[in-house]
This record gives sequence, C-alpha cells and structure tokens, in this order.
Amino acid sequence: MAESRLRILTEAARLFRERGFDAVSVSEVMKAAGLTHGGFYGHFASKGELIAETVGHVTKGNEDSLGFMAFADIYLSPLHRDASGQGCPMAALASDLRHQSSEARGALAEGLELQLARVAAAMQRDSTEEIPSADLRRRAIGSWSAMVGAMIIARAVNDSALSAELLTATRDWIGELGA
Amino acid sequence: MAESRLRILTEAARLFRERGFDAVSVSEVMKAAGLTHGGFYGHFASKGELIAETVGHVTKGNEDSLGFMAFADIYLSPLHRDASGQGCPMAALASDLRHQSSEARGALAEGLELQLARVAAAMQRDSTEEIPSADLRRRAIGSWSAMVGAMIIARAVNDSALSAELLTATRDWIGELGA
DNA sequence: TGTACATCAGTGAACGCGCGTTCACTGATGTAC
DNA sequence: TGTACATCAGTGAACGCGCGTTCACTGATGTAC
Repeated sequence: MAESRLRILTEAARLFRERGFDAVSVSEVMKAAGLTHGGFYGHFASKGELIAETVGHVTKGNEDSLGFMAFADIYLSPLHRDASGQGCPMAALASDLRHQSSEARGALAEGLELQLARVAAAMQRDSTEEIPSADLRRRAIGSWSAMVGAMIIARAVNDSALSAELLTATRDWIGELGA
Repeated sequence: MAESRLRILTEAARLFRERGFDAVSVSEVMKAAGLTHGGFYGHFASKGELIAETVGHVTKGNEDSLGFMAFADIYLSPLHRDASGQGCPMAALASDLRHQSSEARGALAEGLELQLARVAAAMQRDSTEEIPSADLRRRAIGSWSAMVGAMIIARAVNDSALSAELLTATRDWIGELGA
C-alpha cells in the first residue's frame, strides 16, 4: 500500500506540473499509477490533500553540487522549458498554488526556503571570497525570482524566438551580477 | 451592445486575474457585467474566445512616464500583490496561459513586447547616458522576469514575512544593477 | 400623433458531460487449526 | 499439508453538482404608414 501511495504521488507530481491541478482529475492520476479511481480515498482524504502532499513530496529533494551559473544554464534551457512534468515545481505550480489550501502553500514556502539555501550555497561555491550572508540571500532571491519568472513567461508565450530570447537574456543578465 | 461587450471584457479581466481562467465561470462573468449567462454567446463564440480577447484587451495599455526604479517600487509592493484583479496581467495570467489557445498566447506575446519596450524606456529615462539597445533589452528582460517571478511566488507562499522579503529583496537586487 | 410591425439584445430553462466523492462488493493474501 | 476464515487494498457503478453551451422566447426600441 505504501508503494501504491508513492506511485500516486509520483504520477500526480508529473501530471500536475504538466497541466495544473484543475486540469488533472483524480481518475487520471490513479490511472497513471495503474489503479482505478475508487481506491484513491483509501490513500488520501480528498483531492486537496493529494495536492498538498504532492507539493510537499516534490519540493523535497535532490541536493546537487553544481556551481550557480552551471545550474542557471540547465535551468534556463529549452529542454527544461519543454519538460515541465520533470522540471522545477516552483515554475510549474506556484501560480496554481495561490488558490490552494494553506497546507499546500505552506509546503511551497518550505520548499522555497530549501531552494534559496541551495542557490545561496551554489553561489558561494562559485566565489573565491566569503560573501556576507545578507548579500547572499538577496542575490539568491533575486536570481531565483528571475529564473522562475523567465521560465513561466517563456512557457506561456506563443513565439518560439521570443521564448528562447527570454531564457538566454535572463541567463546573461544574471551572469552580469556575478562577473 | 458594444457597451455590454466592454463591460464583459472588463469584468472578465478582473475575475480572471483574481482567480484564474478555470475557476471563473461564464455565468459569473456575465453576472458581474449585470447580465445573464445565456446572452454570452451573442458576444463571444466560446469561453476560449473570451479568454483570448480578454488577454488582448488587458495587455493593451497605460503608458506612464515613471522612472524604472519608481515603477519597480510600485510593482513590488504588498498593495500590488494583494490586488491581483487590478494588477499586472503577466503575473496573474502567464501560468494559466500555458494551456490556452494559440490566439491567447499570441496576445500575451504582443503584450510582453509592449511591456519590455515600456520597461526599456523607463530604464533609459533613469540614466544620464545613452544605453546601447542590446544592453537595454537584456536588462529589461532580466528585470521584468525577476519582477514577475517574485510577484508570482510572493502570492503563492503561505508566510507573510517570506512573501514581503521576496518583494523587497528583489527590488533591492534589481536596484544594484542600476547603481 | 397614433398604431402595427420588425428587429434583436438579452432571458432562463434545459442539455450532455466530466468532475469529486461514496459505497457495496471482490478476490488475493495470511493466519488458525 | 490441507481447509476455513478474516482482512483489507483495490474495483467499478452510482450520486449530486456545476460547468459550457443551446435555443425558444420576451420585451424594449425604432421604423413605416
């Protein structure tokens, strides 16, 4: 049963990031997990609870040891833009979360703090000298906002040249601060 | 009839920005415009058409002559964060638009170009010397991405201190580039 | 000026549909003897 | 080892609901005579 629960969470994390909370039905998530819709309520009390648990599940994760600009290159790539189901939860889910439960939004806040810490660590790794922690945090917040914003707009826009320009220009602009 | 159409578009622009395309029904929009739902299809062929026209309608607009940092102060304020119905269409609608029609996404792209031109003009206004246009555009894209991203995350997060910090830190970080 | 009629923006009941959720049931699994 | 039974994760038909959309109708307005 724990395996089923994990499969449901994993598939929900993918589908929600691809198409949003409203557009993905409970039946669809269960089908993707290889089950039928009726069994859902043995695992979760409601769709809202699934959403909150999914956000918590998907924002925990994957420490890497890349430098910050190397990370920004990967983040701001067409590959990431076109694979939202496997990509950044913040860029895929933040807007939708505005109208979700306090639990789900709390899970996002936790995930954000984690991510800011990771970004700050990666920035420090790129630098030879010790950066004051207040500066580090401000830079992490600014850069992270720009990356998430650029990704969201690049995905929304119906013009592939403009979409690609948003990614590269934002990457270059972020790079200027480090240089 | 043209008056009714404008009232529908205006109310749709507000409601969609407040709660998203899916969460607002055709009936609700018509009620807000002082009409009944049946009359809707005299004005628009479908809800999808309303969405596309609303995006086109709401992204046209309001040239101002503020300097860029003055604009950023207003944009990245709690006031703007808490009034999404009257606020920036990009921050309120971009994520939702990923799953909408090509027409709606095209309207957003047009609105984005307009906004980038406004931001670039405001940046030039803040500067005493002539900024090369490629630099201006890169800075406009980077700053605009950061502002939109910060606003989206600030609205999604369930922690008012963190939400406020996102706005002020992003403002300060953007300011560093200008200084 | 007064009457008859055409127009057509807006009304509201009705439709089919897919959603989230419920619940009586099934059937594989593990335990007791 | 073999049989009887309890457990319970998962099944699938059914529910009430609100959605987008349709359509026969209404009633205010303007024109014709």
